Amino acid sequence: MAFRTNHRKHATDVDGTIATLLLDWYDVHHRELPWRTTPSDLKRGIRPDPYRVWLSEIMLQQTTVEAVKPYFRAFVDKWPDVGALAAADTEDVMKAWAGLGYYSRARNLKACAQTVALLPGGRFPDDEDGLRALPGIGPYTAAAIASIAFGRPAAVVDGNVERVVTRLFSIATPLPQAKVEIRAHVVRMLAATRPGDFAQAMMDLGATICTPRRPRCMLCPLRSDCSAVVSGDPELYPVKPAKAERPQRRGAAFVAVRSDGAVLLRKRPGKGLLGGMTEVPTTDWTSRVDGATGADSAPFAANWQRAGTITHVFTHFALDLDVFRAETTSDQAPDGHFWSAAADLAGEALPSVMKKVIEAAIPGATKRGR
DNA sequence: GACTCGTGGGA
DNA sequence: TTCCCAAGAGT
Repeated sequence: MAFRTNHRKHATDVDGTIATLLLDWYDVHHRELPWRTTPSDLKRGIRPDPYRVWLSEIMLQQTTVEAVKPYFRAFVDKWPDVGALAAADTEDVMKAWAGLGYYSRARNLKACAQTVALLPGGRFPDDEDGLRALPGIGPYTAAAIASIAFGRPAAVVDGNVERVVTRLFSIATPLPQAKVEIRAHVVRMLAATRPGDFAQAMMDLGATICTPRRPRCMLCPLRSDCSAVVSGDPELYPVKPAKAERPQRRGAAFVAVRSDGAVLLRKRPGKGLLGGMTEVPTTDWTSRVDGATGADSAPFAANWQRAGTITHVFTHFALDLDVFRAETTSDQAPDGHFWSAAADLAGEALPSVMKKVIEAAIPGATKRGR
C-alpha cells in the first residue's frame, strides 16, 4: 500500500493515509454487531435502518456493547420501527429499559420517537443539525447517526476517538479542553468516501486495539503513524482531570409482602436520580452514617424484620441500604403505592439497586415470571 | 465549565 | 479491594 514517506508529505496527505489504513483494517477486522450494516453490505447498496442506528446509539451512551445487545434485541422485537415506539406506553418503555441505567435516556427516547413520528414521512432528519435538535441527541449522537445512517461526512468524536486521536498526535492537553483539537484532527482525517465506516472503524480500533490500558499497538494499523508509539507511552493519553471522591450515603428500604406474594411498590419522581422508575418504600438516603435507619422509619407499622444490607455504587455516590421485610395481610396500599403481583415483579420498571433490595428480602422474587 | 445521572465488567 | 470506565446528554 502506501509508502511511509509521511515526513515528506503535507499534513493532509498523512491524514488521508491514516483514513485509508484504518478503512482497510476495518474491512477485515470490523466487529459484527446486531445494529450494524457490514462494509460489504454497504457496497451492495444496503443502507442501515436509521431507527436501529439511533436506538443503538442512545443505548450505547456510556454503556458497554455487551450490556446493550440484549436490550437492543428486546426493543426492536417489541417496537420494530419508530412509529411503534412512538405509540408505545411510556411505562412499558421504562420497564424494557430497567437495568440499563441512565434512565433519562429512556424518557428522551420515547419523546424523540414521538417527535420523529410527526415529521414528514415519520422519518428521522438526515443531517446533523436536524438530529441535534431532538431530545437525547447531543453532538456525538447527531454526528454518529448522520454519518452511519445517512453517509454524511460528520466528525464523530466519542471516548474511543478521543483516545485514538490523543495518542496518534500525542495531545497532552487534558480533556475536555482537548476536544476542539481532537475534533479538528478528525475533520482532516475524515474519509469523505465512507464517513460511516470511518467513524465505526475509529470506534472499533479504540475498543479492540487502542484500549485504555495495555493497548495492542503491535496489531494496530496506525502504529507507524502514531506519535505516542514512537515517542513514549500511549497509556499516558488521553490526559484526564482527577476524579472527585465518592461520598457514602445510607438509608433503609422496606419490602412489604402480601400473603399472596405481592410486593408493595411506588413510583419515583419523573426527574432526577432513577427518575420515573419503580421502587420499594425507603427512607431518605442521607449522608449521615449514624442516621435513623431502623424499622421505626417505615412507611407504616408492621412486623419489620431485618433482611440484611445491600450496597450499590452509583456514579457519584455509594449507597448502603438496610433492608427490612414484613408480611402483611392488609390489602391496603398507602397513598401513592401499589401492590405488584409476584408474577409481575420481574417485569416492573425496577432499577438494579431495587432488584438487589427485593432479592435480599425475597430471594428469586425478581427473576420469576415474564 | 461543573454537576448530575447507572450499571456491570475487567485489571 | 479498588479503581476505571463504556458509542454522552441535560442543565
